[in-house]
Amino acid sequence: MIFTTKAEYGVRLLVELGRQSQRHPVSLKAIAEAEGLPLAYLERIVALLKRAGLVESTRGAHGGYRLARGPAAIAMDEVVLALEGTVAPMECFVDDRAGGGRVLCSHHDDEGRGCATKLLWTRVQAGVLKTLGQTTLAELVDFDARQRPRERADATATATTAA
Amino acid sequence: MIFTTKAEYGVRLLVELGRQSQRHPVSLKAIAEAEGLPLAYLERIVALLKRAGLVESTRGAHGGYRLARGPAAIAMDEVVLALEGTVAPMECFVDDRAGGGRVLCSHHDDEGRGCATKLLWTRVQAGVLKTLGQTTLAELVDFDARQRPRERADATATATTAA
DNA sequence: CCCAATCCGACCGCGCTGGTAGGATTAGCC
DNA sequence: GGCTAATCCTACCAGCGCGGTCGGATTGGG
Repeated sequence: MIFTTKAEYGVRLLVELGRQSQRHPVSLKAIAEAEGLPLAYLERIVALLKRAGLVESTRGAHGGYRLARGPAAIAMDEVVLALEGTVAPMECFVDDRAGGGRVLCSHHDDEGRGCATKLLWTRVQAGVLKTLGQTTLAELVDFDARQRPRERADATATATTAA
Repeated sequence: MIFTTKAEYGVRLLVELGRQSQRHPVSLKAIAEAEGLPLAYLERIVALLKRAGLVESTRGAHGGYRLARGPAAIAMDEVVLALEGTVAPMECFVDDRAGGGRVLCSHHDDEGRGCATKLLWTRVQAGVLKTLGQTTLAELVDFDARQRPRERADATATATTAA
């Protein structure tokens, strides 16, 4: 498993936010019900997105969340990095955002010379990051819209009806 | 962390096997000492590689393991798949080698329609698999050889001396 | 003032990873 | 034929991170 549900839920949350243009903020409760996800857990996830400056929040009564930028300006590498903390193929690749090498595989020789596997993991990591960077939230919102034929008339919960 | 140490150790093991042309088989003990890895754990890992037909074994006295094919004919996607069982970005992507869709994200609507995230994870998975498939064991062995300047004269263990 | 919402921290069960232990089996060698 | 070195196999275990919950503090609209 490359990603945890943090990435899954977080991306779903952003897609949901992207669907409602922006106007009034959307409450987590609405999203949780719409996607069938645990509210309390979503709270912690959205906190990560907020800290990364991807969403903005309004507190109090009719508060909620909205995207900080347009969906087309949000690339998924930034999203996943914010949610997962790092996208490293291996323990020794915890580059903690510096962008350097930092390959210190404990096992191996004594000095931190490159393992043979370093070549492999480097390629994989670069590939993943590139793929993520090339996909924008706008694409996902678009894809999602085409996946749901009906809807909009049944109004399952208070998502679209309230306010 | 995309991969576990199974992949790390397994690849190291193969690189080590690739270094010793083939002639006589190499014992796990020699590899464990050379790489500083726990022998008992390596046993379980090499079993996965054997089951996948990547290495062959000789039992008894001067037994050990050798590559089943030349290093250039071993691509890393096959290796990692054998070691990790699957390379799925998400739980719902456990395609169990069938190659189909099988995306049944529990949360979501009711029927197994594609999540919006499906698009993303599909791209990532394809990217990783492609990267792995384009790297051969021969490349890693080569890379490893250039990373070690000296050696070959000190003979740390019984790896090259015995027999 | 009440209620709906964001915020925040502590807590917790479970499964998997990484590793160990012990033994059975196979085969070269004296 | 026995000793020994190796593969093979199964069960066991500690630690930890993931997924999730709970309770409460804070903020702000009506």
